[in-house]
Amino acid sequence: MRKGQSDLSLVEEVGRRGNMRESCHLKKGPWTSAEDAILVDYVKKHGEGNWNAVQKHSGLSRCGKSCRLRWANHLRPDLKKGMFTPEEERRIVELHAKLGNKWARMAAELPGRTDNEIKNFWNTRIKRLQRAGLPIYPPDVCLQVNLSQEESHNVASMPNQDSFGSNLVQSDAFEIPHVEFENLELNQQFLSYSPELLNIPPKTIGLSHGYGHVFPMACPPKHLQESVSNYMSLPNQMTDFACKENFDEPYKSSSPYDSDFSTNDQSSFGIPPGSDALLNSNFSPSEPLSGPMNLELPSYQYSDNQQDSWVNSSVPLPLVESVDTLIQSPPMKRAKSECFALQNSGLLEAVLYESKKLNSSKDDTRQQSSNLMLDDVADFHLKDCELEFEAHCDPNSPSALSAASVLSEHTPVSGSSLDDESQFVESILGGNGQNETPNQMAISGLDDFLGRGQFGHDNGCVNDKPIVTDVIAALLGEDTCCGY
DNA sequence: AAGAACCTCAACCGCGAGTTC
DNA sequence: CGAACTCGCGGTTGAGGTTCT
Repeated sequence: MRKGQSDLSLVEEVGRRGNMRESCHLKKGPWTSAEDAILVDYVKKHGEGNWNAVQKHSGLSRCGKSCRLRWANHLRPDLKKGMFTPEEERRIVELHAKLGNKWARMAAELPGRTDNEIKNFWNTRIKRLQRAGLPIYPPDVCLQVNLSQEESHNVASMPNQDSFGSNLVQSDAFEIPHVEFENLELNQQFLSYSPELLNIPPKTIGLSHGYGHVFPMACPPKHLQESVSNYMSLPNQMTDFACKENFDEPYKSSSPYDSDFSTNDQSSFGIPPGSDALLNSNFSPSEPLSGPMNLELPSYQYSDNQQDSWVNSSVPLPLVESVDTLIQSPPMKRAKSECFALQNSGLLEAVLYESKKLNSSKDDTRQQSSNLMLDDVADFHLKDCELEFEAHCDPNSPSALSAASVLSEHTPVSGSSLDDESQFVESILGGNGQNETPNQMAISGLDDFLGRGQFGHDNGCVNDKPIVTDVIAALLGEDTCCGY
């Protein structure tokens, strides 16, 4: 059993260099209790660390890496076993909102839990929420993240996102205010919702979703329909705390189920504005929409639907979500485009809202207030935009990478998806599109929106107008820009 | 009852950062 | 100063179990 020292020290590098013949004598796969006992015994005697020496001294035919992992994830005495408590689940959500996929950092905040555990938790149960079109980040978490980042922003200018993230972790600013946890009247609603959702039998979720709300799949399996209808009531439970109690004034004024798009900021999508989560491709608010055709996704190709339930559209908006996605896509002008994208969750719905408004334009008072709120939302996001700007300059970032894949995924290939989207747009814009295709109407709505100076701030984002429209045109598969 | 589909989670892999020589 | 080594992290895989059809 005992391996030569030279072999031992080479194991990792050998593996790294692809010479598997050298490492094949090291055992892989599940650990046996005997191996566990050996490792535990070794660590008790020698302490943690120097993992490559474990094999040498203990006779384990496992590489140091494997030993470290086994110890860290299963044998450590301080490990907490069993399911996550609701409090832990909420903590994970909050930490993810702040940190993104920084599992190790999250694990450091959750005593007894491992990064692997948290990662698995996120990748499975949270993904389930997304599939269901339910939010991952409750609005209070979004707000909390934003506030803490704004505080940090006020304390020190952030040269780039990385340092910003580090500061968050290393400084007190990262500490999640206790008040948020103590605000259980508020959070309990989430908690009462969250664990249930997290334990939803996966196959009972037959929801697809749109941009604005959860809606049943076009043809949900019959056995799903009952659970769907039961499930549909859940978001309503969140309505009250979502905006009425825990949001600042602009957000208070409407519940997520008001028909006013103007409340749709990132928080409304369950995406904390400016959070690191936004930098992760798997949590871009603009990831490929899921739908009946896309319920099962490869690992990390999340549907990112979580925003939906915080949004209050009365119609599904998959097209807009696709557009939203695409706005991140253009490689050129990427920083600003993504800056745009980071805030665009609100913007694009606002665009549709504007389009819708053009068709109705009956309630001037409401328009004024919504325009006001749109500006608020825009300002709100533009702040985040500034914060995120530098971070998104890295072309290798996941969000950058996601764009191309998203583009390819959502560029209509077969007629069906395009048809669906067209019908969808038509449904949004009403029956007034006799002379324009729905796509054109959507573009014109966007044009109108941009032209009204909703984003005419001196931030450069307005320069993205051509990009946005081009991208939309590309998405729609029509050369709408020609007549533009 | 059997196969398909799906879910969970332990473990592996590649990479990068830090440290040592 | 640079190569070698070690460690830790995040992404991914696949085996095994469960549920559905």
